[in-house]
Amino acid sequence: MAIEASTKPNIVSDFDDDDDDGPVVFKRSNTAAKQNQVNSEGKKPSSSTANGQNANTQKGKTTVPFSKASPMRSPPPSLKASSSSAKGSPAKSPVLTSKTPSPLDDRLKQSPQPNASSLDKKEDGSVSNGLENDDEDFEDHKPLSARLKGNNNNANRGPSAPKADTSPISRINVKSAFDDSDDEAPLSSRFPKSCGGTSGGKHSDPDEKKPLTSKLQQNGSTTLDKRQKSSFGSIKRPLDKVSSTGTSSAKKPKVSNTYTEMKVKQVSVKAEQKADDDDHIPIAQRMKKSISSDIKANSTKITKVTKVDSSSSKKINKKSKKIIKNSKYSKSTKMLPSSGDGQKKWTTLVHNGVIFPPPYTPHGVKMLYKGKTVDLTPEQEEVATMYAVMLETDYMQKPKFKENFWTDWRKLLGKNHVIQNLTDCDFKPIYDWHQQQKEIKKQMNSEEKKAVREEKMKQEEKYMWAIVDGVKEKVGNFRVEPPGLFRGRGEHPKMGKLKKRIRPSDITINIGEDAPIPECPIPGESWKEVKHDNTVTWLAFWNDPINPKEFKYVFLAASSSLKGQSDKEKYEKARKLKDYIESIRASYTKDFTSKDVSRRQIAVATYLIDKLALRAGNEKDDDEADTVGCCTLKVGNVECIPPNKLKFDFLGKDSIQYVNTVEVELPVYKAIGQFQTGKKQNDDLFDKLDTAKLNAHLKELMPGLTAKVFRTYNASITLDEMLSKETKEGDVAEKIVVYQTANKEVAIICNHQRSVSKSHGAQMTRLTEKIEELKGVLKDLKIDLDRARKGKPPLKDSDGKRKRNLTPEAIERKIAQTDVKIEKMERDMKTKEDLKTVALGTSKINYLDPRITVAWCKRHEVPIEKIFNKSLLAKFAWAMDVDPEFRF
DNA sequence: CAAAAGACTTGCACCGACAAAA
DNA sequence: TTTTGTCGGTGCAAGTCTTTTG
Repeated sequence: MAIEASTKPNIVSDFDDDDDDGPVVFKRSNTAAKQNQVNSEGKKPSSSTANGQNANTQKGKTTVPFSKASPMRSPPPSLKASSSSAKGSPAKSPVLTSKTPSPLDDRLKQSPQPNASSLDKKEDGSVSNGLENDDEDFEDHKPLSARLKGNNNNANRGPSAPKADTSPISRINVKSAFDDSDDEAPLSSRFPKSCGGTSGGKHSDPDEKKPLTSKLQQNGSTTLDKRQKSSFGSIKRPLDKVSSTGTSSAKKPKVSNTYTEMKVKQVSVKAEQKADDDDHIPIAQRMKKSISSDIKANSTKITKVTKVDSSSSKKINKKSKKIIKNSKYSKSTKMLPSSGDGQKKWTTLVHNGVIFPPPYTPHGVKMLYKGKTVDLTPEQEEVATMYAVMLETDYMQKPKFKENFWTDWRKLLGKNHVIQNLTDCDFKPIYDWHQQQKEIKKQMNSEEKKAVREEKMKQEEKYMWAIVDGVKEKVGNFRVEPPGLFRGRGEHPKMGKLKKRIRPSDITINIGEDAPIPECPIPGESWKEVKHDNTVTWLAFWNDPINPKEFKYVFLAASSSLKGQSDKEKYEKARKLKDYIESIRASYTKDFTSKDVSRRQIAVATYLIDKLALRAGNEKDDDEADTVGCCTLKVGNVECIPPNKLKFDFLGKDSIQYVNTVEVELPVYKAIGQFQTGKKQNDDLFDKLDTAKLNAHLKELMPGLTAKVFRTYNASITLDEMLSKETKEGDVAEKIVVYQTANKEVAIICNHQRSVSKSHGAQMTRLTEKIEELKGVLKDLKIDLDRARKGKPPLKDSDGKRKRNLTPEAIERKIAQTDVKIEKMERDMKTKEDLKTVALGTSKINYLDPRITVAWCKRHEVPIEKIFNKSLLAKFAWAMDVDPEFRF
């Protein structure tokens, strides 16, 4: 098949890019994009997918522009796909009108009882959602949202009303949602349609698709170590794809098919330098070289890459190419492992350790105590500065913060220090000094800033990459956390405590047995320990200074193959739940009335997790903020509102408030009442339950099932269903609005919130003023229209000048334009208000199966770049070649 | 079996770069 | 040009869940 076609050139280039060393990030994309375009034009589809690229590519340093709208690299079949897609989304039903057709309906039918969910907002803006749903009992397959929809009372309607209680939550109304959407239109974008569409591949064979390219890219990055003997499959991302539409299986069993291997030349990575070297040029060069040769070889495109994997040889063989078409190769280790093999996560691992923050440089600015300057040692000054810098934050309003800070700082001052209490301290001089420093930094011109950035880059470069099984991968957090004052969220008992500086002797390194041990960056010191554990993915860890029983790990970046794989497995597990959900729901429904209290609690808890997307709720220690999840709900967190509504109000993860009033099935309502009787407000609602028991039970229902899978499942199925139902013919901007609306729905279900920006109020005020102004204009125009019709001249404008005489028709046109403008502004305002407390990003990053998005983009010719930014494209590289017909 | 360890995912805030508006 | 607003990236806290330990 043509598929393979990746042209070599591309490949090469890609590599080069990579070589650039990391920095250039998106070049690839560019290239990729180009390729795509090209393809679309007629060339072969190579899918240069993001896949490969990402992993390595990223880097970015410079910003390379990256492709603009490159269409997705759609798989060959694209054309069809697209067309098909059209059909794919069968329902084109008009969105607005129909209320959400499906879900509700279905449910309705199914279940008799409606629920309503309503959200409430809080006045302060905090959201709460009360959703009222009408849901029916179960709609098994239906996404929560769907169920929820039921009633929406709240429609979000009031556009302008700022506070309308409409709150975000209104998810339910479809209509309303749409309305919003309209507003949103922002994305105007145009894009190349060409691309999007995908090409024409015809068949949909999944396999065929473009895999090759992707692979290639990935490979590109790789470098091999010479020493390694193991085979290097350099392939980057394993994406194994699933065969066509995802059969889910992919995950574990992996088989790797062919690997594409690039040839990588191997660089030898030598010890210290290695990484650097490689990065720099080597790889690229190598790659190129090899590649070039290859290229020559085949004039045609090559699809496959080859690599050498030499096993032991370090040399390069050039290539053995394999064809890959579909294959996805997996990396050897990764794929397989998961499923069964032991738990091996990697075979070879090379990296340079971590980078430490610079030592403290005393500034010498004196703080005041009882009005007089005080001399502090550098150590004392360092901590005082940490506090001074936070003078304008909300932490200063928290007594606990001050108390904890004082306790720790006093230890440094000593009992007999002049400073005897915090109240008489004045940190203002240090605060001012700090503000000044910030200002100076801000004033630097771009040249200087660039120089600073480059200098930093240069120092950090070697730490940014790791070579995992011969593939160069980005490291996530290679910077050791600097000392500071602990900023716990909510009412954390430890806020304000000094988080001490981490030293090499606190750090344990995990690295391949054959890899050189990273040199300790601080002279005279050494690592706490060096391990070679290939059953874990961390590169290093240290104990959290605030809570010594906990660890801080250094992992690979999200764009890495290792992370991509587990991400994919996560979604496959959630998809599997689809096959079980019906019976699980039937099962817990039956247990609502079980005689066994424990069983009843499990049933109700599972119901809440499924229906409301609550988190499991592990037990917490006393030295943590007091937040809860499903299993740890307190009696006082749930209020029974006759006849069958429950009002939830509690602080969840990150002390984010969850407020929601929801209608539930009568047995659930009664069961909750029973669980509450005879208990105090602060007692556990589910006294016979904890997450271990709950998850153990869930595992009996479906292998590997845990509470969090429900969140992933409900989020993804909601997106999938909303997209397929609501997407209609139209331009890209409209489709994007549909996507955002669905995304928003999911965010609301998951209670993903964000704080209202400080300027929100001012922004709304400004918009209101503008609208008022336009309305004034409108009024004048209407008067002028009247006058014009009577042959009188228009009124003078505000400056007293005479306006031009216009024909009534011209004035009518102006009026119409102004009306449109006002409507748009009002819609924009409403959208802004609606979204002011809703965070869309979290669900996009963690809960929505990217294959849903990618497939939808392919079907509807929406450039994936319109939905996923650069980092998401990199993170979801494994999902890029999904079949356009993929459904969650 | 429960508690402690350990490993990994999820989530919000902040910050700087850049774009759009004034 | 200056100010304002958005967005991507980073930082690191806070969850979930598994495995080990006693």
